[in-house]
Amino acid sequence: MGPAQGIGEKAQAPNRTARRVTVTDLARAAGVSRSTVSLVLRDSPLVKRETRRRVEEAIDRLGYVYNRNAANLRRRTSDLVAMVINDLTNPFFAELAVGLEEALETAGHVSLMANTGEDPARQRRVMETMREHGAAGFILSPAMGTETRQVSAMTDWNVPVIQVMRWLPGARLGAVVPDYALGMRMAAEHLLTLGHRRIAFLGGIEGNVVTVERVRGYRAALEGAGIAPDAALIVPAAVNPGGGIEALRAALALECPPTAALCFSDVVAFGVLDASAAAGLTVGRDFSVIGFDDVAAARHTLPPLTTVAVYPQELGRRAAAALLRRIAEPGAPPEQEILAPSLVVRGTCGPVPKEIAGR
Amino acid sequence: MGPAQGIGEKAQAPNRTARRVTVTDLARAAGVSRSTVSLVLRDSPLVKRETRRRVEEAIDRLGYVYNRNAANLRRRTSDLVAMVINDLTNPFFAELAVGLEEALETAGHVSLMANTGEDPARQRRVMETMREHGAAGFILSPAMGTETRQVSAMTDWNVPVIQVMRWLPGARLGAVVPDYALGMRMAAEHLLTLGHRRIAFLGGIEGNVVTVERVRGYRAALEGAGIAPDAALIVPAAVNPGGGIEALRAALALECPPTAALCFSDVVAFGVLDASAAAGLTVGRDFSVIGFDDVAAARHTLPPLTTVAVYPQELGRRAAAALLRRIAEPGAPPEQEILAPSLVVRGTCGPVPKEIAGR
DNA sequence: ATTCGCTATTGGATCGATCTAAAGCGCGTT
DNA sequence: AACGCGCTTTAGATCGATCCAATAGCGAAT
Repeated sequence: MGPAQGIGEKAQAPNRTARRVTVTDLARAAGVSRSTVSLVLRDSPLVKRETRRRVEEAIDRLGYVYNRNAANLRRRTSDLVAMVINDLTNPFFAELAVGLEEALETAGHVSLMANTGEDPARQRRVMETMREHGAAGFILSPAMGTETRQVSAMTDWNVPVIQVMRWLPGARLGAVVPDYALGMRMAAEHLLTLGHRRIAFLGGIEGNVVTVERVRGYRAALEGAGIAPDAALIVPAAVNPGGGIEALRAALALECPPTAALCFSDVVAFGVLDASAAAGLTVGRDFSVIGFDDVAAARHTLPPLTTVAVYPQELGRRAAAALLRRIAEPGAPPEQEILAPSLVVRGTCGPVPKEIAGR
Repeated sequence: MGPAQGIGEKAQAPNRTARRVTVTDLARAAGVSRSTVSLVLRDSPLVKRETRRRVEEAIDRLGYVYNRNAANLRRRTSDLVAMVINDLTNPFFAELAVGLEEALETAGHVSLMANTGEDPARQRRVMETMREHGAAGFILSPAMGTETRQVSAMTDWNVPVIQVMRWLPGARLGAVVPDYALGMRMAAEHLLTLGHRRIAFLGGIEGNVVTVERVRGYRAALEGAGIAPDAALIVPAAVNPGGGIEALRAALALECPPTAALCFSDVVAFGVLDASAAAGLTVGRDFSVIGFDDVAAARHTLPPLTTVAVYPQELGRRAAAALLRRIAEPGAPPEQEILAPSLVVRGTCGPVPKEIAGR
């Protein structure tokens, strides 16, 4: 929050040679005052039909371009909304961004969008810049490793903030997030119904809030079925197909291997599917797999992946709506919106193989 | 280009109760003039050490936030750059966007980003809005169906524009694009070297510039090897796994089916891989497949997908650099930068199966 | 004592829009 | 003739910064 040094000379375009057309030019051309032109621009019912026509004619003739910066400065408003996303190369977050941007654009806002690449320092930097641009609100999917303190400080910014997809426990800010625990519990219960008793949890970063939540749902389901948790069945791994491959290998190497796997996410599941095939297991018959996220590619694996859908685009739309409400009513207390996911049953789960069922 | 009606009332935040801290407040608090404060903000060497210290102290104490809008208005510059992308849900373009945003952010610019979802009307709307925001430059990956006229008109906007990934033939604007024809030719030549003679081209939308280019490269390779083109082997289809599945089915149903397939893109190839397996073909032995794009998932198919890498992030960085050059030197003529792709050989290609080779 | 040159600072105009309060105008009333 | 009342229009101040030309301060040179 220190002085932002050297601000002015960071980036700039040289001034154009052709002078801009302004309201003053329009006023002269149409033979009215600047005020009247301004009223026409804002579609005020005060102006007479004939006057409006003259001004509009001048707008066309001179090729006028409205200057939102100047208007926003005077009105002390902003139609900019800041979107700060942790990782746009992840299709899941890309979908989220698309849902957000679409909803905001429809509402007449313009998105200042930044990808932080999971770097808290960069996140801080871009948020500072966006603040200096006078963003009317922030949508934040925090980078891993973001300190709660940093985000909590935003309450002093006097600008609404909505966390989305991820959230920092402790930050008293709005949030729109999926119920990860519930989703994982639903998935686990599906496997339990099919008779599975040894269910692995593969992938995810230890200690990360989202991982903790998902594991919590997994544990809750097992406990509900009266099954003692086995720590060896929880195998953290990188959130990508490679992580899935590793994690499955580790799980299959156990003395008493699992008959099914809940994966931290679909991309982990993709690796698990490949590794299962490589281990000679036919998924859906010899081994059951469930993903999480329901990314587009989940529909096209072989067999199609059973997974938990959290609808990132919808989440984006909801988050945008929540932000717009907060912008319209700044006094309102921050709301937390927790969306229930749903289980999408496709082809990667089956009953426990007979030859194992006895054990 | 007509009058933008009702501009002013589209989106707005209500004015805050707490008054903003301005340079005037800082000046009063530090006992100097507004001009001096402004010099400090811009890190001018003109101010005395002690004076700067006093001003910086005031900045901290009052919690001042620089107002870039006001500064940009006065300086007639802008640190905003407009990014208009056709489809961010496509990981390929998401990577592009990430490369772009990263390079622009590093250069001190802020990205106004919009996803058009391949809708030319929406594209037009957001570009108009971004223009009104005074974007210093545009990066455009045009939506399918964009009329050349619309983009050509941007030359009158007096703002640099760089097309990226896709381009409109005829628009005299800068462009940074991969050499699609070359990439596809390289892929085809790889198959030819392996002995393939009946090579299919699967997926892509007929008439689309990018498809036309890729097919051109495919044709060139065949001609170079003295093989007569067979129109039946070119099977257009939707650019997604489903399209790949359909296209492969159609190709295999021919009286003289292909022994290898060049796919319009990796996502098409994913469908082709699944459909091959479903048809009882072992990819890499019975049938060869090459993708295009080298998305992250290509590394993790089974077997890993041989494909043509075009490095979208790198393309984004190049496009950003090109735009920055044009912003710095507005008089310069538009440049076209065409990047050579490279073939990434993995495991989906093999020699022609012996039992077929004779035919 | 005056001039010069250099560093450091400043008042006032300015960017392009909007807001506010005050008017013109036409017309019917009193 | 003066007044009131809608309907339109407007002059001038304002948003928060920067630019420009002017100037103050001060030691060195003439």
